[in-house]
Amino acid sequence: MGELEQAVLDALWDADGPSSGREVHACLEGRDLAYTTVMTVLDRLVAKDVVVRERDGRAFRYAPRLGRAAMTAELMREALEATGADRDQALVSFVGEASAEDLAALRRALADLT
Amino acid sequence: MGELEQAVLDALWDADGPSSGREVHACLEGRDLAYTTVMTVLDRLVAKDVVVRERDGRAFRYAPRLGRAAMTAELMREALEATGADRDQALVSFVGEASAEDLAALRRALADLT
DNA sequence: GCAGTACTACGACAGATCGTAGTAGATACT
DNA sequence: AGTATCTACTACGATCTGTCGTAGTACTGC
Repeated sequence: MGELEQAVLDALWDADGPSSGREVHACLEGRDLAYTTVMTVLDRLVAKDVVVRERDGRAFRYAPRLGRAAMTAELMREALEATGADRDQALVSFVGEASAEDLAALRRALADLT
Repeated sequence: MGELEQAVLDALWDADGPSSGREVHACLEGRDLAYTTVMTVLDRLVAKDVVVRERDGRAFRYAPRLGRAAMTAELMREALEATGADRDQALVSFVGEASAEDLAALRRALADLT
């Protein structure tokens, strides 16, 4: 993920509900980008299946395929598979280096599983 | 990580102890690469601090900075931070989608923590 | 000491991805 | 009809990656 792509994703996450390109562009005021730049980035995110779009009249509305948390979890799972490491060992290493807060969160999450 | 970079890393992981460029090159027989190609990739991995090298006479020996499991765990932590998601939620989502095996491994890992 | 053999250092080039944007064509508002 | 809006397509420079060649430097065997 590039810098801008991340910023666009953030804009989509921060909005409630799917956004038009125009809206995303407005969200990125500070960067002073051309509207078409934002559109290009949105297109690329759609091509990467990170963002989905739906027709709305003649235009499209864009939304992230997953929420922030779900996407993060997906990236973590991808990382878990990427190196071909033994999953058990990798998870041991993961919890071994995790902060106390993360460990607590992990324990809570495991406990809350139905 | 590119494809070749990953392959070189694998070769380093599969070797026991630091390898010379020549050795890595030999490990990648099947790909039929020039020796200098392997060297370039090793250099780039060193530049990215994924691989470390130590002098051995006039040459260098290369080794991954981290083991497979540790590197996987590091990638997972990076993913956990990348999207700026709420860590708790991200971890909930992670365990929520994890396989039964991964959950068991996670529980064991947590239980084994001193 | 010279020829050949490693190794490293540096440069190069093509293909992919990303940041950035312009233009063209369709559509809708006025 | 004219203007704004939106999509689609193209483009260009920067960076990363795959791929190597060359030059220089040092060791090995005669």
